[in-house]
This record gives sequence, structure tokens and C-alpha cells, in this order.
Amino acid sequence: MENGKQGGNSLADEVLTVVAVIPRGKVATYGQIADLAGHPGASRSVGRALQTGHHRADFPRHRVVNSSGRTAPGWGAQRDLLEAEGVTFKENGCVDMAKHAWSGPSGT
DNA sequence: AGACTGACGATCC
DNA sequence: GGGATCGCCAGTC
Repeated sequence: MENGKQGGNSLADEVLTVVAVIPRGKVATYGQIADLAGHPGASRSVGRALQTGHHRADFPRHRVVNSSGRTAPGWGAQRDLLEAEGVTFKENGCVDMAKHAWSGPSGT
């Protein structure tokens, strides 16, 4: 059951899969990814999974922001990457979640 | 095996 | 609405 999409993957591995399905020009929160990954509440581990688990260079990890729409600290390039995809930022430096909040894999 | 840390979230002021 | 504090989960040392 459970088809062959997964197979005993750890949180980090599923997180990568979830983030990979985020459409361009959209952004998702760590909590949302954690939930989709099957680990609700593990938002903290999600961030670490992306930080330490940077496997692919084409991986859209810059589409992952916190609940405030804030980009990752110490990562100034994230904002530039999102703007390049059409994502707009506010003066306070937060992503316009009101327009770019990802609805999930079912809300494409 | 155990303890600390951390790219967060929610709640309180 | 913004800022600060506590709590939760899993990974890394």
C-alpha cells in the first residue's frame, strides 16, 4: 500500500520531496512542509533538513519561508531567488504570503 | 546513548 | 501589528 513514492524515508527526505512540488512563484512555510511530510509540529527539523540536506542545486529550497513570510536568516540570496520567480516582498522584508501562500499539493 | 542546538510555531504582552 | 517567550520534533555533536 502506500505505493512506491516513499519507503521508510526520514523527515529530511520527505521534506525534500514536498518542497520539490512547490510551484514556481509560490512559497510554503516550514510548518506546512512538516505537515505534508507527515511530521506535524516538526517545523524546526524541516529547516535543518534543508540546511544540512542540500542535495540538489536545482532544489527550490528558497521557496520555504517561516510563518511570518520571513526569509531565512543569514541567507540574503533567498529574497533575490524568490523575486526572480515573481514573488513579491514587503518593505519589512517579508514575502507577500497573501499572494504567494502555497495552498498545498492539492491546491495547484 | 545522551544532551544541545536550531533556516519554527503559537501564544502572550 | 510588532516584539518577546515558551514549547515541540528531529537532527547533529
